[in-house]
Amino acid sequence: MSAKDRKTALSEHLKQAVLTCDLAPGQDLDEVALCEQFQLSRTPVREVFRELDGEGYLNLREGRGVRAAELSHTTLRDFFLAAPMVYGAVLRLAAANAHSHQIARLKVAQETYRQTLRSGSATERTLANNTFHLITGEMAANIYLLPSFHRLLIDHARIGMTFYRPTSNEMASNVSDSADQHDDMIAAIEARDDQRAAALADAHWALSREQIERFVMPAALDVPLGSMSTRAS
Amino acid sequence: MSAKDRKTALSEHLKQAVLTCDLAPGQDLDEVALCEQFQLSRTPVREVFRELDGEGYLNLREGRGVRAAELSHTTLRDFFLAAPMVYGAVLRLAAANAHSHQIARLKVAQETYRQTLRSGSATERTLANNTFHLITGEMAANIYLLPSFHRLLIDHARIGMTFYRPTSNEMASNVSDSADQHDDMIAAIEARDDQRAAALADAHWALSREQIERFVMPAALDVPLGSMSTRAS
DNA sequence: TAAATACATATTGTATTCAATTTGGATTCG
DNA sequence: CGAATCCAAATTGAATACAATATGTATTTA
Repeated sequence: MSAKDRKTALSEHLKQAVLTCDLAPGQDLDEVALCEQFQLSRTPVREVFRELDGEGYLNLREGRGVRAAELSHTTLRDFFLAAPMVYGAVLRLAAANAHSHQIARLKVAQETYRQTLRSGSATERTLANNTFHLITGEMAANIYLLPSFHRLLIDHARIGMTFYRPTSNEMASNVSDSADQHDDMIAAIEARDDQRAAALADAHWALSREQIERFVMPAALDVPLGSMSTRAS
Repeated sequence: MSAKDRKTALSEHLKQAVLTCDLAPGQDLDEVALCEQFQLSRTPVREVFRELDGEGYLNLREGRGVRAAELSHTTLRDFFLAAPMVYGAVLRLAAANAHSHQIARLKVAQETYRQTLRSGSATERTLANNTFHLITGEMAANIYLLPSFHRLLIDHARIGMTFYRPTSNEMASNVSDSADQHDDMIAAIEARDDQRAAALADAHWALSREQIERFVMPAALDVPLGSMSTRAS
């Protein structure tokens, strides 16, 4: 295994670890440990750090090492503001530009995703969903949109890992709905129907949002104390 | 001067060189020359390269050194598609979130910009305009939007340097219009009028676009050959 | 006992050295 | 004469060695 391969392996490992919150937001990385683990000297390891910092996976702090990118309340708000717009634009462009071989790959990704719904862990589900959306980004192929889109996907995955817990049946059915929406997206893209693709992006987004909101603001417990409510009007 | 300072100096130098097309799109950089010029070893120089690659200023090519980021016909099209949307969103958020000290800085930047209109070179004008818009990006302060916004600004500057030539009076008046629009933006931001800010973003963009279109598709020469036209319907 | 300072250790940043690719040119073969 | 191949020089990538900075702990002092 060449040095170049070990380097890309490290890069992939770190990306995945961040996406799945295996590296929690803000968690410190151990440079020398990764050197040993991936059989690399510090130089290439630090190069990978800088790359992933640029892509939004890691935060490089002057003289204080590297962390998994932070995920604060503020960023959560930013996320809700930017996601629908960027996501809509990406799907619209995807429908306009997709090549047939990309559509084929998207279908495979969707198959994999459905598989993880039946038998996969939360981690596998998150990664499969991420792969699906990455392909729609490739289809859109707009170098000015992709940087933001990719950052959104990183935190979409992490927010999902944080807030989604398959405790209720309600949630399980939500996830199944989202898979159906993926199918609709494929159909819209294949039909070059960019209007419909954009609408589906909104719908898909609304579902994710709803899922997260339900976790952040759960229904009030049925306590016998009168006017207790956790839900703002 | 410490090594850290020399490193940031290199970074700033390269950014500016790319923005002003002092480094033309696709132009190769000489690693060792920059090492000597900025009194740094290759390691920190290469780290800067990776950072600027992540930010869209440079392109790092596996085993083939570094270039100023490419600017192809394809990217130009991508640019026209993405810019109005992202730009509109940024100004809308800027109007919603701007702090007073940021507004003060924006006014200073605008002063400087007007100064360059009177007495500056194309390079100075481009950099001053860039600074103005960078501050609006700071005001928007949305980490998911900024990566794309910054990439757009890079190529906005470079497209301007490429296609704008102050040969005609028409163009000169266009530039003056754009400065007036800056003033309107400041007013809208100060009034927290995000609707108007977004509208101004569109208008500002339309002006830039018009300027570029006029250069790419000039009015047909008045040749005596009948139905000759350079303009598509 | 609490705070502050100084020192030791660990971690990060930079320089230098060594290895592996790539590139350009010359030579040979079709 | 053109194309392909092989070799040398130059450039890029990785590893090691060295320097600077930051962190944590212990000791001292108020």
